[in-house]
Amino acid sequence: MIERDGRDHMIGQPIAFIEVAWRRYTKHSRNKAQEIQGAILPLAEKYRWNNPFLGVVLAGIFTVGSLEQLQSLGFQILYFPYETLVAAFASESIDIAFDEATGDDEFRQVLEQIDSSGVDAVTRVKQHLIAANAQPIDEFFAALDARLGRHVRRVLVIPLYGRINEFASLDGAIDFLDAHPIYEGAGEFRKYEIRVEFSNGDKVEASFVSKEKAREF
DNA sequence: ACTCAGGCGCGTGATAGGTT
DNA sequence: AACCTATCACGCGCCTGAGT
Repeated sequence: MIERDGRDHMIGQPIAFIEVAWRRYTKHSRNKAQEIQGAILPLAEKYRWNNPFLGVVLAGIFTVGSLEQLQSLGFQILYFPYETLVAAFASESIDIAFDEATGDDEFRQVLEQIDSSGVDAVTRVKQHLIAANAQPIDEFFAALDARLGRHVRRVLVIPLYGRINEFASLDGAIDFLDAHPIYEGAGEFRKYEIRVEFSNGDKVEASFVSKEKAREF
């Protein structure tokens, strides 16, 4: 989570939620997408007036469907494909490719190789990985920057008065609009409509019946 | 035969809380 | 301070089923 005005002893305003996950095989990639969705969307809903940035950093293997699912829910995705990870380690002669048949001994040897490879080698692996995924990384951080750099442009508060007119069909509603004189005179107070507009064009809208709820928002 | 997806449950590591 | 225990998140192994 990235927050604004946070302190060591105090949680600030959450403005970005970014989840990280790894999958080696497709078989649970969609599961994972749904877990992320289940973990983050309730938080996004709770802090909806901040309109937080939703991001996922994924690595390994994910099906197109699971990536699309997250995208369509508004997540910005940074995805490191499995091949680019294998290639990054291969550049230091470390073979991290494994599957369900890889023996524990072979696995352990590779882990020991990584552990003993030194800071410089790890840095080179990191650079290789970054270079291989430069474009998606740039896009992800550009999207994040755009959201973090955003500020409130204006706030609209619209008190609504009047009768509520209810119709069983669209036709009825359209007939009413055609005949409506616009100005009805003072009616009963209904609610406050609040709209917050941000510098990047984002909008958050909400309506409240009570002044206290509106103030809370 | 193959891919994708979902259910169940395991081992691991981190953490919190209690006990000695 | 050291130790123990319970709990949780996580990735994945194994299994099954749907669709092609």
